[in-house]
Amino acid sequence: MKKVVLVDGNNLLFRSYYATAYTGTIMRNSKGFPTNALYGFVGMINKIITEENPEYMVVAFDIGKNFRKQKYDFYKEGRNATPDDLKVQMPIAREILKAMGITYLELAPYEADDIIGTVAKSAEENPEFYSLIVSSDKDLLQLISFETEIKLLKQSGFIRYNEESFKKDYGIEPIRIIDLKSLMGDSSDNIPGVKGIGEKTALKLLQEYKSLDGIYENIESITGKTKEKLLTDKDNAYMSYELATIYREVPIDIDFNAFKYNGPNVIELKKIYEELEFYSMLKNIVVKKEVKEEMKFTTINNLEDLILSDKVSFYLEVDDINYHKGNILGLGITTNESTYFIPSNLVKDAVKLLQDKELITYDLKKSLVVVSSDIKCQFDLMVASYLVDYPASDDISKLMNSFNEECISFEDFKKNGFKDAPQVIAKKSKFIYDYSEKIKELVNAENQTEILNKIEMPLIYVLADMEKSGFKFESSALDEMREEVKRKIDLVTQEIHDLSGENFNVASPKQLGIVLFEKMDIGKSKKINRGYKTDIKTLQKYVDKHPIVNKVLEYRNLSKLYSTYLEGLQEYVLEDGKIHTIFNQTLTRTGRLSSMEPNLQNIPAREEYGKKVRLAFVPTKDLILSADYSQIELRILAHISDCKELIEAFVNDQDIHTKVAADIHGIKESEVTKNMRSMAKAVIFGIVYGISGFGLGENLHISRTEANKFIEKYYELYPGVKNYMDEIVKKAYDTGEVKTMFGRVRKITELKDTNYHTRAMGERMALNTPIQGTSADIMKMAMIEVYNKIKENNLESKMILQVHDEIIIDAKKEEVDILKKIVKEAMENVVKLKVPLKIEINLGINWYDAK
DNA sequence: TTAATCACG
DNA sequence: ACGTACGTGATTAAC
Repeated sequence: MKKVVLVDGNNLLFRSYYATAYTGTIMRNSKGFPTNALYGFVGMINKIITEENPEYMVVAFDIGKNFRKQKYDFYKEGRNATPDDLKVQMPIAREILKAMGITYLELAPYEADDIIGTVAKSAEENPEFYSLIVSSDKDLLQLISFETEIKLLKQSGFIRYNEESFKKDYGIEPIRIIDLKSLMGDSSDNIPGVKGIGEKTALKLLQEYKSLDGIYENIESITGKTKEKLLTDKDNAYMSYELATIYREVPIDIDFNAFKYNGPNVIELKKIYEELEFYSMLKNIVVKKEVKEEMKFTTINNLEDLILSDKVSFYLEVDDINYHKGNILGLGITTNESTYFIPSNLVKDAVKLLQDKELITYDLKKSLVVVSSDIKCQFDLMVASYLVDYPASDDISKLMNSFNEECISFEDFKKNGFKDAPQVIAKKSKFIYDYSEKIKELVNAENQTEILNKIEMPLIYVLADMEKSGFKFESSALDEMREEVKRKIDLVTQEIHDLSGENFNVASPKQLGIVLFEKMDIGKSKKINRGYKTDIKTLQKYVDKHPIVNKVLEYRNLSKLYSTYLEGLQEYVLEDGKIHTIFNQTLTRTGRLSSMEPNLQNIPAREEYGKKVRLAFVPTKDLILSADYSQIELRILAHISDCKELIEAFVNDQDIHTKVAADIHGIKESEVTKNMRSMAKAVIFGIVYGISGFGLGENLHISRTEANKFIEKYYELYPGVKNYMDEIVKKAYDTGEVKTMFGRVRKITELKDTNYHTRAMGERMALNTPIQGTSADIMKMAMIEVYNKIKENNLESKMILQVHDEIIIDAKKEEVDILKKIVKEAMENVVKLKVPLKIEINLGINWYDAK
């Protein structure tokens, strides 16, 4: 059967108009013509086309004085007249539809509802068609039948009702929506109904007596006030029945061939969009998608029916992006001949059958964590795509869409209650099978095969194991601190209110800006979008102007600590008393990992008080062992820039910051003051990031000329570094990309941008990525080595966390000695540079003490 | 949904 | 004349 999509055009226009008009300012083009309703209208039509891919489509409108109004003057009385700003947009909506190639229907004296009802009826009588109605108007629910579904638009999203799901939700037949309305009335249409009877009572009555007639036939068995009310308003009830009934015999030409949707006349549509100044729509004109055959797949209820080939793809779907707390939805398996869907109860056993096959998948780590089995998989499309700069999110649909393969986004999939899950999952599995060779070739062509096979693929197993292990979190260790911080926040808030004489929300940058820079006038701040800039750097300029500034800084500090860490982390502790983060292996543009839900890579470390949060991170075994690289990025800079002076300093194990400070000032290392050393440190870090005199000046609170002198001096002293910086930027301009020592690439399209600022950013990326990325590569290789050695030695200790240059191990005390050896050997010798790699190891009874 | 802020390396 | 250091994620307010 073919789908006809029937859209309530009036409903869409009114909805879009009022969705934005309430703010008081209506969106207009530069000529002052109102465009808000049209903007929403076009957005919704586009959405319908994208989501429903209709073969046939009709939009219905109201026009003229409708027949209900002609008969009953009070009908829809009290409604505000249609605003002029909306009225003038209505004819344009018709023009847009015409340009889009969508038929619209209107005929006085009928309403859009009646036209939709008539077309739907005609479709019901024609065995070739079925209808999908789109509206937010609940009246239309009465049209639901075996051949008519409705997509009921909600404030956000929609509910899709068919006969079955409607009955389940309402407990009555769809046609009884009319009876329902005749009882409860409708204030928006000014339909009276029976006074005093609302939705609850009406539904109860209808569930018992089926219909309005049924109710009045059995009126004697109804008791009390309800009976009275029903009797009093009987006439009103029947009149309401008449008004609520959609008229399905509108004398209008119905020719389904004419309703066929063939896509837009792009030229006409562009003209209209240009006139309206819908630039975002212009860029993205929705064209008709080819209707593809639904993919064929077999649902497996008995694993003996599963016939595998040598090469097999699989895809595991979980009902939550956070797979640590989600449930398995099912497994898709594709062989050289067919695609299968395995329901959730059979997934674990099905995976065992895959053991000796050549396996490919997307997001192997998820499968390893959820099925907790060691699946030996040869190719993960997710990490492979990441390496060649294709979408590699935790949602495979993004990659599929980039190849023009249709797939619902995970977000929408979840929102619609995982509708057609077997079909969707099968499709994902098929995609993996069909596209793996293509991506493999790309990986090869970009010379990423080695990174893939030596680093990213093995790392998946390491990360999966770390995530599964988790980090034990003793929330009670922070109870006291939590209370204390809460008290302090209340106190400091009060002080701020007292000092300013205003009761305002200190957490609101907007309100804070007004209080500080207008009412109290403590100084000047740069105006930004919503008010004044109130970040730390700005505020710190005024700490001496008024005591309130320090209080604000204290408030910020405490509330961050409280909400993100003291309170926030608790939510992530699972039943096993541990926090299981998710490492994102395919996100950063440099090759680093990231960590989320929660982010364990930004637990306070720099300030003593905040650092106490780490007291709650404890071992499950005996000790926390932390191993961190000492100045790995600077060592890498020394290596790749081949800077003699820096290399020598590292080879001799000198304190690099002190050395640079001494060199810059032309003094002995013993004469370097603390301040000189920290300035040198800032300069060195600045170099790694692609410094500017201004930036360094801001950072060090010195003038930009002074900062520039530092930088020049640095370049003079270490010409190798300067040389590297020039070379790498030039190379990046020539090739459009940069590489790490191990060949990981990053494309830098910013360098081709016409905007100076963007290009400058591209240059800094070009400088920094080889350094940060090489460090990430080294750490990943070291982790694989540590993991393997722990396994080889049958140790119980577990690697549980990585924080860019540091790894954390949940260690058994008997194993500490061998662990130290393993870790030092692996991390320091994973690669030979012109400078030694050096690590520091610390042990403690919690993360705080392991410093 | 986006912007501002601030936690980490 | 411009705008001003790389890479992340979570929370909150404001739109």
